[in-house]
Amino acid sequence: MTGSTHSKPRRRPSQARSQDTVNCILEATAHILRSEGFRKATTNHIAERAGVSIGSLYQYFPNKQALLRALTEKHLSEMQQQIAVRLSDSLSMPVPEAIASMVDVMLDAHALDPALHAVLTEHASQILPREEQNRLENLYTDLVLGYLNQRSAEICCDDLKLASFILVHSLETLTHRAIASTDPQQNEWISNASLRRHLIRLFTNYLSGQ
Amino acid sequence: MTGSTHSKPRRRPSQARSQDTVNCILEATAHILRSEGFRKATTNHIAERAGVSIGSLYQYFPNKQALLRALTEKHLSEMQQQIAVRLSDSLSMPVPEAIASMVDVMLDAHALDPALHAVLTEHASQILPREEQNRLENLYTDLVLGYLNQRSAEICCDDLKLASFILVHSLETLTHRAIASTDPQQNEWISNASLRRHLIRLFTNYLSGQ
Amino acid sequence: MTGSTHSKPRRRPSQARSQDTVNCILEATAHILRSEGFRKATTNHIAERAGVSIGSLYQYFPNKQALLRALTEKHLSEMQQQIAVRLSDSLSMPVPEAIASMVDVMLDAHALDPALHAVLTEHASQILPREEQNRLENLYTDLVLGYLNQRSAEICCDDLKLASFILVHSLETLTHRAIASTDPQQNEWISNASLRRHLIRLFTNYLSGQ
Amino acid sequence: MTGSTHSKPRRRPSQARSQDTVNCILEATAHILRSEGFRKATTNHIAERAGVSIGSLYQYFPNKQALLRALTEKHLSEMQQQIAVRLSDSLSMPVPEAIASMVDVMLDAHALDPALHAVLTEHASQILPREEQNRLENLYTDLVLGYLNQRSAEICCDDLKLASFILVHSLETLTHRAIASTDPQQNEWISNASLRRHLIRLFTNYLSGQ
DNA sequence: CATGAATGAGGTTTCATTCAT
DNA sequence: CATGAATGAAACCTCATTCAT
Repeated sequence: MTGSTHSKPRRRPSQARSQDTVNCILEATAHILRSEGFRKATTNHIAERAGVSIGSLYQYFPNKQALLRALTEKHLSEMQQQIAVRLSDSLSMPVPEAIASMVDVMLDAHALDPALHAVLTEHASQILPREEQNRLENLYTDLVLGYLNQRSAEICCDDLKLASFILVHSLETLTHRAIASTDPQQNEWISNASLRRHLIRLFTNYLSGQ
Repeated sequence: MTGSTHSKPRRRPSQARSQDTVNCILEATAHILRSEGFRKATTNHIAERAGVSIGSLYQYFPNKQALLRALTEKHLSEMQQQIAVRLSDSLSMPVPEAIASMVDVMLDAHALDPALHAVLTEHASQILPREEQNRLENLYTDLVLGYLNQRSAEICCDDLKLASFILVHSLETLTHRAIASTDPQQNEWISNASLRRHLIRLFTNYLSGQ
Repeated sequence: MTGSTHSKPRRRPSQARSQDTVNCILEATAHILRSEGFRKATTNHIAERAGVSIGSLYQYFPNKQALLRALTEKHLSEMQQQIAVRLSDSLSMPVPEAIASMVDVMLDAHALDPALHAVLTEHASQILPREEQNRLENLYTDLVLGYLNQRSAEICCDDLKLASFILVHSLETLTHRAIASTDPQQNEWISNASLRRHLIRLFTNYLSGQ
Repeated sequence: MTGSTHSKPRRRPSQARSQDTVNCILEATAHILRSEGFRKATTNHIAERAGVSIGSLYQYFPNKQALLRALTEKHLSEMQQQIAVRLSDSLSMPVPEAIASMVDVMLDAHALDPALHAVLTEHASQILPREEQNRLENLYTDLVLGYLNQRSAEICCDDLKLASFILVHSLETLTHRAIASTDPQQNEWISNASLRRHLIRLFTNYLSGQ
C-alpha cells in the first residue's frame, strides 16, 4: 500500500521547503495588496512580511512582475476552477436557468477573495501584458458566445457577439463593484439576494425581450 | 457690450499668466498620460513638456497628487458639463426616451477624451481618495435615482437604488470598454450604432420588463 | 568694454554650475579608478567622493556606463590631442626621424595620466563596445599605415599593414607597461631615455633591416 | 609492474572523486569564461554548469578568488609546461634560431586556449595580486635574460634586462592580439606564417642590428 | 561530505521635492 | 515669481557566502 490516499509525506524535503517559501511569499504579497494597496507592495516589504530575505524572494521569482503575475494567475485559476466546472453545467440549461446559474457562479467566484480581486483587476495593465488581459477576457466571452449560439433559437438578438460582450462585462463589473466595494455604506444596502434577482432580470429580459 | 477689445488684456496681468501656466501644465499632463501612460508622467517630464521649470510646477501645485487631482477634476467636470445639461433634459422624458438619451449622453461623454479617461479611471485609486471616488459615483447614481423615483409608476422595480446602481455602472463600463479599448479586433466589431441599440434594449427591458 | 579678455564672468550661472558638477564627478571617477581600482568605482562612492548626491550624478549621466564612457573619451581625446598634432609633423620626416618622433609622442602621451590610462585600458571591454574599441585601435594603425605606404621606398617590408599593426601595438604595450607599471622595482630600472633608445632601434631595424 | 589493472581504481577513492569534482568545477569555470565572459562567471552559475551544488564548490575553494586563481594557475602552468620544455631547448641555440624558436613556442602556447587566455589576462588584476602578476612576468623575462646573458657576445645591446623586457612583452602582446582578437577583419589578414616571419625579423634585427 | 535554500550587504537607478540664485 | 541644480529616500535586484538538513 504505497499510495494511501490520506498522506503525501514523501515529497522530497527540499522541494517542500521551497514550496513553503513560495507560498509564503505569494500569501504575503496577497496580504499586502489586500490591506495596504498596490503601491505598498514593494519587494522588500513583501519579503519582510513573508519572513524571508529579499534574496529568497528573487530565488523564486526573477523579478517583481513575475511575482505579481504568478499571484494573479494563481488567483484567477482558483476563480476559474470554480467557474469552469459550474459554468459547463449551466451551458446545458435553457436560457433563464442558465443565466441564473451564471450569475450565481460569478457572485460566488467574486466572493472568494474580493479585496485581492479588486486590486489585481485594477492594476492588471501593470501586471499582465495586454495580450494576456485580452486572452482572459475572451475566455469568458467566448464561452458565453458559444452558449448563445447554441441557444440562438430562444434568443431575440441580432448580434450574439455583442450580447456576450455585454453580458460578461456588466456581470463582471456589477458583481465586482457590489462585492468588492470597501465603502461600508454601499456594502450595506446591496444584498446578494436582491443583486442576484436584479441581474437575472437584467439579462433575461435583455435576451428574451420582445 | 460684454467684451470691449481694448481693456481686457490689461486686466489682472499676473493672474492671467498664472492661469495660462496652470493650463499648460494640465495639458502637458493630459498629453503624457494619453500618449505615454501613467508611469511616464513624472513631474519633471510634465514640466519639461509644459515648457515650464519644475519649480514653477510646484508653484502652482503643492505636489503631484494635487496636480493629478486637478486634472481629473477638470476632465470629469468637462464630462459632467456635457452630461448634466443634457441629462436634465432627459429627466423630463418618459422612460424609453430617457434611457435612449442617457445612453447617448454617456457615449458622447466618453468620446470626449477616451484615452485620458481610460488612464484616469484605471489609476483612480492612486489619484483620488476613496471618499472622492464615491462622491463622483454617487453623483450619477443619485441623479438617476432621482429620475427613477419620479417615474416610479412606469417602472417595474422593487429597489430603485439598486436599479440606478446597475444602470450607471453597466452603462459606464460598457461604453468605457467599448470605446477606450485599444484592442483593434474589438474596436472593429463594436459599432457605436449597435452598441447604442443594445444598451437601450438592455436597460429598457430591465426597467419596464414584466 | 563688455568683452575684456581677462574675464569670462558672464557665462550663464546655471551652466557654469553644471559644468563644475560634471567635472567634479569625472575627476572623482578618475581619482577612484587611479587609487582604488575599477571595482571600487561604484556610483555611490563616486558621488560621495565628488561631494554631490547620487541624484546629481544621474542628472548628468544616464547610467554608470555612460559616465565611464565619458571619462574614457575625455582621457583619450586629451591623449589624442597631444598625439595628433605632433604625429602629423612626424609624418613628413624620413623613416628614422619619424620613428624617433613617434616613440617620443607615445612616451609623452602615456606620461599624461598613466595610472588612469592603465585602468581604462584594462577594462576597455566593460566600458566601450567592441566596435568603438576597434575604431580607436584602427585610428592609429591607419595613421601609421598611411605613413608607411608613403615611404614604402625606404622600407624593406612585404606587408605594411602587418608592420603598422606590430609597430602600434608593441609601442603601445611597451610604453604602457614601462610607464604605468606601479611596481617600484621595474619603474626603477627602466629609464625613459634608454627605453626610448631601444624602442627606436627596435622599430628602425625592423623597417629598414636587410 | 607500475600499472596493475585491478588495484588502481580502489586507491584513494575519495581523493580521486575529489580531484574529479575540482576538475569539473575548473572546467566549468573555464567554459563560462570562454563563452559567456567574466561577468557571467558567478559562483552559482559555475556550480550549476559543473553539475555540483554551490556548497560543494565552497568545499573545494574557500572563495571565488581562490577558484579563479586556481584556474589561472592551471592555465598558465599548462602554457608554461609547453613553453618551458621547448624554450630550454632554444636556449642552447644561436641567436637567430633561438628567436625563431621562441616565437614558435609563444605562438603555439597562445593557440592552446586563446579565448580563456584573453579573459584571464584581461581580468588579471581582479584575480591575482599584483605581486603574483609580477612573479609570472618575471618568470619569462628572467628566462630570456639568462639566455641573452649567455649569448651576450653575439648581441649588440647595452641593457640586456631591458631587451628581455621588450622581447617578452611585445611578443606576448602581439601573439595575444593577433590570435585572440575576435574581430573577424583582423583575424583574416594576420596569417600565422607571416606574423611569425615578421616577429622573427623584428627581434633578430633588434638584437643583432648594427 | 553533499546539498541547495537562505541570507543580506551593497549595487544601480528613479523621481518627488526643495531651495539658492 | 521663475529657474533648474541638487537632493536623498527608497525602489529593484545581484551574488558571494553560510548553514541546517
